[in-house]
Amino acid sequence: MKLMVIDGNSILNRAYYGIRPLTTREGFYTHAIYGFLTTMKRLTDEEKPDALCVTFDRREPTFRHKAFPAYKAQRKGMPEELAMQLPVLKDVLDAMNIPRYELPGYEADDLLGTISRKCEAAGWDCAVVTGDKDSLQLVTGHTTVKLVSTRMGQTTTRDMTPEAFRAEYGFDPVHIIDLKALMGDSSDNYPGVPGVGEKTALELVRRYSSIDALYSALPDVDAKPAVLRKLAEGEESARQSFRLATILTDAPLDFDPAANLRKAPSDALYPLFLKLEFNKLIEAWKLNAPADVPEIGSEPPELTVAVETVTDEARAGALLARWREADHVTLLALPDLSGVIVDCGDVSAELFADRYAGDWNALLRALFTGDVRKVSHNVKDLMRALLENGLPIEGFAFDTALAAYLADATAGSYDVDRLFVSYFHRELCKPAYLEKEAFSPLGDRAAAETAFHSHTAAVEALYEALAPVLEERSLHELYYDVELPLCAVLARMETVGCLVDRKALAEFGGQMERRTRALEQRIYDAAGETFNINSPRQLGAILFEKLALPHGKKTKTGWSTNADVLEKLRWETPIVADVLEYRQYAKFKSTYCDGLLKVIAPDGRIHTSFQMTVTATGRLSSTEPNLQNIPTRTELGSEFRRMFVPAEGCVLVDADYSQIELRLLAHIADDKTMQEAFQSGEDIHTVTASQAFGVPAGEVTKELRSHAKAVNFGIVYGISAFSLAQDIGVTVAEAKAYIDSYLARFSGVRHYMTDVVERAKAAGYVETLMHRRRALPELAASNFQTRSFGERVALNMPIQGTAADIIKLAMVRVDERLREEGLRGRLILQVHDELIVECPEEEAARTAALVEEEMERVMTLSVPLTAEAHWGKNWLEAKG
DNA sequence: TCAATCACG
DNA sequence: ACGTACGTGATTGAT
Repeated sequence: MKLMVIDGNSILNRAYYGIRPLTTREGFYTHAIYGFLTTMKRLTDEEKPDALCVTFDRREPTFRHKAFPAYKAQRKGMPEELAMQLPVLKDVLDAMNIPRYELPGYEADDLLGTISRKCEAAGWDCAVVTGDKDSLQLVTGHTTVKLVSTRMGQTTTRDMTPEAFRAEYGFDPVHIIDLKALMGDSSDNYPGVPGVGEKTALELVRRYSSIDALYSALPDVDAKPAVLRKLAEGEESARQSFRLATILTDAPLDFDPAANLRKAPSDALYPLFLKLEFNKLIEAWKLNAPADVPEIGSEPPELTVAVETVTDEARAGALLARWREADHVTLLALPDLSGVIVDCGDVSAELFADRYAGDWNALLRALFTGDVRKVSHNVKDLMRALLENGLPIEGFAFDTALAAYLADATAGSYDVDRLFVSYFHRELCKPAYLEKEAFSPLGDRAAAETAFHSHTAAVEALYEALAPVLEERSLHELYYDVELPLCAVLARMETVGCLVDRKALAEFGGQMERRTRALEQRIYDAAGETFNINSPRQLGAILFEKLALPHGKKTKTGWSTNADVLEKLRWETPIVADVLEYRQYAKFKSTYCDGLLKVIAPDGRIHTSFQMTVTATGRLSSTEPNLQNIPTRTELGSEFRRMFVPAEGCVLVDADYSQIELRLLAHIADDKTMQEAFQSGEDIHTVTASQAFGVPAGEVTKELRSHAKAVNFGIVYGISAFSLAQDIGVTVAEAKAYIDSYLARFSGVRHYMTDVVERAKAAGYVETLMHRRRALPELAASNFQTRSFGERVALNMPIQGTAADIIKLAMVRVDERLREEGLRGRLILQVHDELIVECPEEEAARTAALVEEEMERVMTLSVPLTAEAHWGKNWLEAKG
């Protein structure tokens, strides 16, 4: 009979660090458990033991800690993402009916030792599974150690029998204790003999077998004098390390190998695996759902439908008639619009431009008008492609990517195949139809078409699963009145683009180039050598080592050289100011001059992409290029805004919300004092300064106002006295006094800060006024830092997120009204609290009034929601 | 691919 | 006592 015993902590650890992190849709980490289970499965299949059990460490100090104060086996430092998986693994093992053993005061090792000896005493063979080489001392004729190691994602196991051990080490397994006593433990649990490493220790144990024999022979041991000296000095340490490395084989554990005979898993396993989204394992292990357990999520979709290739206008016309009658069709298109799949009922129609005998453009025009209601995925991108081809963008009824984003804004990716796995626990093929060569003669067209069809079917399944979620979570309005209509608005904005003054941009680039060159030379002279100024590492070496300037905070790789640090050193030596200036010019040149020139389209305009499913709060983001971070805070930087210009005969209208986040704080926290401050119409930071610091409004100094402003911002981000002090350059005590008196005066805010966190902890999420939600698993973390982060997010997200809701709705309304009223102005940019419209000069005043009005009208709050518009012949001028 | 830096709200 | 503000994207250097 054979028993396999697994070192639970060791194998879980290896899985955690050896496998790419993976979470469930709710953000729960599962990869360590997954890796543990696959390793266990592989080994039991190989070894076919009659009995199976798992051992775990306990958190309590062990007898080693008590007997040897120097012993420091690391129980701490387990990352939260790993720690959270440990109790769940235990649940899984319980559900699998696999016994597990843990004993206060003993390490898993000692249980392995005890269990293996009890097996031998009962006449059983034992296989010990661990990644820890200390356990090799347990190897005997009846006990094998299966040593697991993970390299680059590949888990390998070596069976260590007495023979295998001797072949590798050149001595008997039990003397691994002597080896460890000399060389110490790799993770530094005990020291061994200081100065003696693996090579020397191996050689000594091969010759003397044990440290007893070694030390009795000591004066005459044949080794270098230095080694002899270290051995003599380190004897005490070696003897203590020996005791620490010795695994107990007689821990007080009640253990009978026969009680661990393998059993079938219980009914609890299936639902547990579903929750962990271990669908592959459910299939691979052929688990059946117990009768009384409902499936989680919706039914997986039927992916096999009748496929029809549409090649002529007569058939297309007939299908179009049918599609117009249907509740909706499900549609995916190739990015270049050369192919479309339209699913409706049990017919999946594929239409490819190269196989269609009729007028392809006319077909697309008919398909993308409003009388065919379409469910699709990434609607905004499809709309942009349609607009670029002069086609209509009507009748889009649902976007599964957008719905999945509202369901979970922190999922990270909303690809059809990823969503499919999340929602249905089944693998879907990769989107081969999106690969470059897929439909060229070089590509595998059949594979691409298969994928194209199954992804379209998957979108229909996702639609059916997601539409009810939007209802359940009261996201209906946000989805159908804001996000979905916004697709068309953004597609138009991207298509229109922004005109830039290419000449001015290139000219400015040349200027930046010359300035960096000049500074470069001065920096090299001051440093006494040339080096790469753009490398923080090399720069740090020059500043903090060669020039021995006082260093501030550290980064993972060395001393920080960021602007905060350099600013403090500015007056120490001229090189620092030069570096700061160099950095500014280099940034302007690379990111803005070169970066923007590179993406000017043939029409002379820049067409950014707005991302609708990226941020955790509901904001948009802008890529390729990012037009939401064009410089403005310095005078030189704001020159870039001068280069964003309207077309001939047009102006740019720029409208921004005034203090939208602070107003939302006043509203959401229902803070009467702050609401009054806004109603007074006075400068908010001055009023807050006067209120919070008890100074008459007329006596608020510039400095006091700016400190109040910093506190206002800080509150919205979930402030700490330390960071506020850092930010405004006062002591932590002063910063604390600021915050205290602020919160004493604004008691609604103080109440909100505790209340929102409390509610978030109970609910597991926070939400905006329009019910946009962000899950907050961080709030349940045992790690202080993680939890504190969750608390700050709980404060901030409802505010930042509601501001996002508001401006998105404003964009939909502005776009709608401009078109309704026959104005020629078009939205071209959004920068979180700011909208930019390009319009004919003669319509400027009307357009500005319209934009202001729609922005303000979006929502009625307990404070005025105000927006202010200006216009001019470039972006800088239009900011007013 | 990650880390550091810096541009924005 | 812990570490020290929310949300983004692009560029560069180093591995």
